Amino acid sequence: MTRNVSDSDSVRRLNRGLILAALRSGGPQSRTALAGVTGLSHASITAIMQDLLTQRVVEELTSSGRPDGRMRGRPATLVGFRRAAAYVALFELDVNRLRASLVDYSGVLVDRIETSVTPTTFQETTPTAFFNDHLDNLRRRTPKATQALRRIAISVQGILDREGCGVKWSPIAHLAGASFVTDLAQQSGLQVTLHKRGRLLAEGTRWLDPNLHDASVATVFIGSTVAMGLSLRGQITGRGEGGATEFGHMNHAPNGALCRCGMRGCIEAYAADYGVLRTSYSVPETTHPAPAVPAQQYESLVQRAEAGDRAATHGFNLAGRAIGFGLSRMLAMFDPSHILLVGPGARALPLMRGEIEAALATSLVCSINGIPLISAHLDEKEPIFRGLLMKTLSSVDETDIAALASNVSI
Amino acid sequence: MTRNVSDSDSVRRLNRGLILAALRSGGPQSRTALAGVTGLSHASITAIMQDLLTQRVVEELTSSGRPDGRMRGRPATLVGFRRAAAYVALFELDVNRLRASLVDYSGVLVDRIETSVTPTTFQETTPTAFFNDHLDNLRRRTPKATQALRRIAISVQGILDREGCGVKWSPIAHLAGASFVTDLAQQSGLQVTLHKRGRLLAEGTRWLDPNLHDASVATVFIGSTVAMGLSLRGQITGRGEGGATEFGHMNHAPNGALCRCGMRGCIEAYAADYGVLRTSYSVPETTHPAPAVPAQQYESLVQRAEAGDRAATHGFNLAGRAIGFGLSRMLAMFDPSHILLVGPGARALPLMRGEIEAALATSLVCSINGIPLISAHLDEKEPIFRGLLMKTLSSVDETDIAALASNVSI
DNA sequence: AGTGGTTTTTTCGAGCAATAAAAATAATGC
DNA sequence: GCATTATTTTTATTGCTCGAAAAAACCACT
Repeated sequence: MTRNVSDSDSVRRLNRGLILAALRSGGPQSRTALAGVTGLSHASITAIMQDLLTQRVVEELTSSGRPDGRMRGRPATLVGFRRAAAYVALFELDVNRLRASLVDYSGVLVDRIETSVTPTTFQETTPTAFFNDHLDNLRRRTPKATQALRRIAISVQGILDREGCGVKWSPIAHLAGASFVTDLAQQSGLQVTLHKRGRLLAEGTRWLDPNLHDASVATVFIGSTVAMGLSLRGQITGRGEGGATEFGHMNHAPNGALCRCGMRGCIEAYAADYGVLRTSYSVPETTHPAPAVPAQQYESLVQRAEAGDRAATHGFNLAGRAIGFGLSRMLAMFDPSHILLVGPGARALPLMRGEIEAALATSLVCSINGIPLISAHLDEKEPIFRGLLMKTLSSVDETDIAALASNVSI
Repeated sequence: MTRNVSDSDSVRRLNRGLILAALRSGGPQSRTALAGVTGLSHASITAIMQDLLTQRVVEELTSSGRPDGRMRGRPATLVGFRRAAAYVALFELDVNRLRASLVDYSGVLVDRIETSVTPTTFQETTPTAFFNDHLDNLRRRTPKATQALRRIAISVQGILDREGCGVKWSPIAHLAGASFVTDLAQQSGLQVTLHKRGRLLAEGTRWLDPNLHDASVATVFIGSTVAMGLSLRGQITGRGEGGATEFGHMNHAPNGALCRCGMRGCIEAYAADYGVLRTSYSVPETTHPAPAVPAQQYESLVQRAEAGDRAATHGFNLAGRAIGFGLSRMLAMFDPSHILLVGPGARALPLMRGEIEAALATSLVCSINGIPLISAHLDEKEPIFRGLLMKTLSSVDETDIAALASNVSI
């Protein structure tokens, strides 16, 4: 059990965290600016900053000229994260691709390696060995980072176990089963965190759009799968860390279309690319889903629907209906002010909006609160990476850096 | 904006809160016991307790004998809440009844008044005046409480507005519209809080069953309505305070049975008493719901189903199916370890369990995590009152008492 | 009644962090 | 050079928790 007691140590940790968070979201700033943002007194900022400087967590920037308009008074010295203070290794694992990134403490991308993943990848090697290999690659290519490497963070699709140590189910072949997080942590000697891709989307959009930073947003990914991340007033929910928000596999129609997960009637089975394709080509909905849909095929389907093609339109109508009823059911439990569609399927929002809003209109919550704002955001890669990055760096801030005792240096 | 800065003041507030919370859940205790539970040092307990004693928040109890087995050493002096330190007025408003209770700071019921509510009640008087009248009654009957009255807490059914200041929709006739919370707060000079009944059920069961105190539980009320409260690891969620978890009005079947709320296909329209009745008697599902179902009528329906009556069994099957799919959809977003059915309908759990579990079995989450424990708890009045009581007293602890400066007395 | 043992509670001094106010610093403008 | 302006640091004070030691309160036994 962790101590809940509040003492001078926890005070320092909290206030250090406040300063780090301000630097994280506001970039390099003067001490005065930090005092304003955090609410701490100038004296405290100075004291804490002195600690951070001697600990080589932050560094003073020689401000080139005076970017702000003011020309009088003592010029401010900006303070920002020292880039080499820490590094994190980020792995974005997808059905057919791995993107490994090395990022420094200030959030700058240092190195990136992309490799393809096949259905047999995890038959030939264990997830632990797979990640370890790529970690070694990153380390080899940037030796100076090895020392200060703090975290390995992995983004996957699927259902995580309750502790976030492994994957219970995933569309990535042969990934489920082993709780590779523990192994990887042991072998690398680093803290390893596992994240649901859908949740990271929510985290990422929160960081990419300042307006959404403290808003309540439901981010729905539509592509080869359907997933959702929720951020409520700036807090990402759905079981704290590691847990399930399986929006794509929420039941839409009992005994309905066959889903990739093996169940029937999931939202995904209607709204993911393979679902729309199946409906549009009048393939029976109990037919086993196509393993992968080429991007062009989906795109041409969208274009046909936009051109008025009946079959294609029908496919997107059913998809919109599934998304719409799913959202209406989600809204019975949550109450986000924005709904953001991302991923390839977001491109088809105009084709689905009618059915989505019709479905929402049948719900009590929407008839009272009104239909929430629904908008599309086409690029999904950036939010996932950004979400993984910011979540990981914030975790380093809070867990590793803010808790440093004042006599320790890194 | 509230200051997030941590200073010695906030330390004291937090630790006072820790002690108050320990007393709240553990009853009168010795200082040593409190040190163990809270993790604070004996010295701090003494210091804080001295403050609390001079502020007349707590008092030392003359321990009658030694209840614990130990017979050696200096006997412990128990410390407990001083009953007259504060009072709270609790109003449980139902479709046909108001229960007004006056409770002292130690949680003891001082006075209770029950009055009936009719569909015309809020045509004849405003909610503000209605509550004010009953508040005056309570005050008149216990004059000594007037001074120390701290809160008015109201439990209602329906959808609250985002700030928790009023009701946007309610099955209680003519209650919706005016944000009476603000008015009532102004006229009474007290802090007024409004709570969704379903959420209080979750809070109440949490306090009534120590095993559930820090567990993740979904509490489903089944009766004249269907509602749900969620507590995740001891935290009640669903939009912090005030917000919507309208489980009963989550859509079950598009364009389905007519619900009391005017929408079609809500879970409630199948699983609330009127829904089961309608199905069992083969009344068309678009028929307007009966305004109220007598308890005996529902009970006899249960008995007929238990005896094997086809029509009644069918009614409960459909109800179970609606509940089951609703839960399966909820589980796509949350992941509670227990599901607790309360209210009159919990009595019929054996009749519905088959359909509920069949519906859950079709969901991906359940096929991976297993079907959560579903159990019934028949009495629903006690959890609601207990939830309202504990939530309100805890709020007084945190907001009013823990924040008292050390030189202030009450 | 007196004494030793045991447990609970209080007292005391050290250490730490935050704040307000004053002082120091580093530029500009005339 | 000197006043002005804005930023940063220093100083004195306050309030908190904690560990250790002291005090208090009771029992048991002689």
